[in-house]
Amino acid sequence: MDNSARGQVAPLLLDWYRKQARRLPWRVAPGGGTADPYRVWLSEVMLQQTTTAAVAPYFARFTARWPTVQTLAAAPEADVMAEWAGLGYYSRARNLVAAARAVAELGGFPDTEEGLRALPGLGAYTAAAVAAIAFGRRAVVVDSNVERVVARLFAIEEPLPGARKAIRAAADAITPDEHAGDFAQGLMDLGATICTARDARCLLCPLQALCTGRAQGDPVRLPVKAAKKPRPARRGTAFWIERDDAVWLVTRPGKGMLGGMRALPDDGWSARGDGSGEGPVTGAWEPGGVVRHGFTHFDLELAVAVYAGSATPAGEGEWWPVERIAEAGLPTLFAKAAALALARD
DNA sequence: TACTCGTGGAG
DNA sequence: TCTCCAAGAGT
Repeated sequence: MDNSARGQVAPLLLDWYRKQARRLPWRVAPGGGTADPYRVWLSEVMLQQTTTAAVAPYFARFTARWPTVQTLAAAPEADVMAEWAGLGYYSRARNLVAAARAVAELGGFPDTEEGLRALPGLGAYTAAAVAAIAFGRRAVVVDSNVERVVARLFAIEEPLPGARKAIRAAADAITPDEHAGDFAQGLMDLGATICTARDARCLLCPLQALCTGRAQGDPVRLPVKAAKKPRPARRGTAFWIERDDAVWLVTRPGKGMLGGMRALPDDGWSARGDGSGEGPVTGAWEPGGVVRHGFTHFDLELAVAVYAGSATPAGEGEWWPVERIAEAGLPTLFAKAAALALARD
């Protein structure tokens, strides 16, 4: 693509975005000025590797409960972790609290990409996105949508992740000085609705005349990706210990799998993966069923063992009323295990 | 660079 | 049923 063609990308995309922008709860209308940095930041963190459909109800609950960054900064971390339960990638929730407290201490959000990048949980993408969308800064915003659209637009043949440098340079070359926020959101909307991973609806694309990938005939093959490794299988056991209509729950260590989340005690499957560890009490156990759960890099088969004895569990934990188990903020894996244990009668 | 870190929906 | 993958970050 020559320089003249590069200059045509932003006007065409911005025009398309003004007409076709998705209506999303965290978004102001195109050209409607800059959005509330708190809502932009919160939504961007929630959207990391997460679909808009999954984020929407969480965004609604978070903004209703904590309408400003100051109120979020004042919240107990455990409350935020529990509210995040089910959304995944739980380090985001802990970083969210840390960033909110840093922002409250600063007296407001940094308004530059560099300042934002220094906050916990804001990487290259999120810092650029918030700078552009909330503060109107020119920033090169590259997420997986932009990677795909740019790789096709420029017909970048190098496979990911090696192609990231070239993709970023290409994205920089088409990013306008003004309206960088709308431009970024337009590119992401294009990737989410027209130029998708499995399809390229070129006849609906505002950039069709400029697209080298389309001119070559098979844009969907781009970007080229490295082959993935197979996911290994792990086995483990979770323990359901019930007494007087309450169940014994633990809080997992801050780092690692499901870090900082309330959970059923288990045999250490996340660390060892062989399910050979022991529970917090010895005695009689009854089988309570099996939960199958797929994580990003392994599949887990989690047996649920139901305690039939009356000994008191060892170690840290709390008795949680069974009828309020939904409020415990269990991550999905353990919510499944709890449902299985409760359904055994 | 390569690996860890969730979940649910689409095809 | 199974694979891919969705507004990535941290180490």
